[in-house]
Amino acid sequence: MTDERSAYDEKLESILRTAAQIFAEKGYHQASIRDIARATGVSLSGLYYYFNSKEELLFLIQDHAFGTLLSNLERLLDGVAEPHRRLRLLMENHLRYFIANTAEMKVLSHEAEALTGDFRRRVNGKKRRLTETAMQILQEIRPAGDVDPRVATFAMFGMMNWLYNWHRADRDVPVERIVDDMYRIFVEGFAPDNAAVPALAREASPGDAAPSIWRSGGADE
Amino acid sequence: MTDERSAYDEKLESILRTAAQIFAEKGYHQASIRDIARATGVSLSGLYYYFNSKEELLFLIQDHAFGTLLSNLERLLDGVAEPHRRLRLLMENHLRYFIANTAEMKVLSHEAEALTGDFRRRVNGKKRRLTETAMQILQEIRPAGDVDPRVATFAMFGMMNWLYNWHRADRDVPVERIVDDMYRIFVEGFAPDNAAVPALAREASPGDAAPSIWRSGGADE
DNA sequence: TAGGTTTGCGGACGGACGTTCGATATGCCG
DNA sequence: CGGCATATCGAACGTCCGTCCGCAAACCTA
Repeated sequence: MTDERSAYDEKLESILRTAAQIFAEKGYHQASIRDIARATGVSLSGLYYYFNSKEELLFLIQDHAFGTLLSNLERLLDGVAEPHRRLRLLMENHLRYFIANTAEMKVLSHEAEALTGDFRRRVNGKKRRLTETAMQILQEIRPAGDVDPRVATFAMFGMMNWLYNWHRADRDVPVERIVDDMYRIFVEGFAPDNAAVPALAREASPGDAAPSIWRSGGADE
Repeated sequence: MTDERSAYDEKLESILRTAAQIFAEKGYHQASIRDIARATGVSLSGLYYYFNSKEELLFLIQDHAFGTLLSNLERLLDGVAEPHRRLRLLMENHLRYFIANTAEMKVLSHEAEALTGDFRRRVNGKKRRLTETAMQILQEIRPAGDVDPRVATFAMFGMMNWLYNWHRADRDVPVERIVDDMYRIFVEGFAPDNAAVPALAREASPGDAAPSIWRSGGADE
């Protein structure tokens, strides 16, 4: 019984892993079930024994990935109270996970809108749990309202999640270095020691230098 | 002659603007030419008078958007030498433009891989011009090699480009505030004044706490 | 070995898509 | 007024896609 169950599970997980790679390479909508059939060696119709629709396949990948990311994080943060330390652990978990599971994380970051209805809602629930954990930590670190917490939170996640657009494992600096650099940039700033200059830097802003793209004096927004 | 030319241009640009909105809402591959025909009021085949293929339509949108963004930036930076000021202008231009042209910028950020061949190459060329301008500025600000310039550059762009995933014009803080907050976070850091704590925060890292998603001791990466 | 459940497949169906073609209207120039 | 370039359209073509159905192995159990 245990063996049968685990044989099924192993094959499902192998399909999910392969499908994640294909979705990452070609994009969810571009990739066809036939592509996945070819890559897994399972026949087109045979795949439907393991999921009920293409969208459910995407959901299974995203839910599994985010679930693991989240439970790893909660295990790590357990018992740790100091907010800087909690932030460091959050970023470390996120970035390590991202780089160890590039395909899944790219699918998670890039195909968020491909899910609809209940599938979408369930993944978004987990997403909200993560962002609210982060936002709480950030508000402990900087309780004064001089920086918008939502902006700060998504600035941090943007910094990290953008990884899939540029990171190449064979050419870039190792993970530990990325964690260190991003943590330092976000917490200490990229150029923290020039206290006098930023004031200068803010004079003469572009003002309305960004009208619509299409007409030089466009009436957008 | 000038009038005919400009009538053609106006219609083309109106089509591009509508198409950008639809691509932003539904995604490039999900959106059909029929959707664009419906939204513009032009017939399906009539659209092909203005472009030769769906991919060229996407290219025209991206190229126009990035072109404007880039020329705005170069005009702004002209004659400004102080690197902090240049960085501030770059971020201000980027964020203002992003928020004033959400649809186009979402298409630019999210549909980068939808272009192929020469279309892809031409947009990437402009993209590279922007990132290299940014990287040069950052290296002037922090010449020491203690933070990887590539990581810093893409951390900054990730922070900004991630906007399209969370920003809601009606609920969020105004643009000027977003520019200020992001500039401060990136340059000064989110929590710059706790010099002692970060050292503590780095003890006991998760180590190999991020194996593959799928197996607890997986052989990924 | 008989019977039932699990696992797998080939082939088809209906629909949506990008693109093309030939025809028509419109407006300008001679 | 005749003719050419511009602008627009309806209808169709060929292809690919997600999904479903019916049938056959394979395998466990009794």
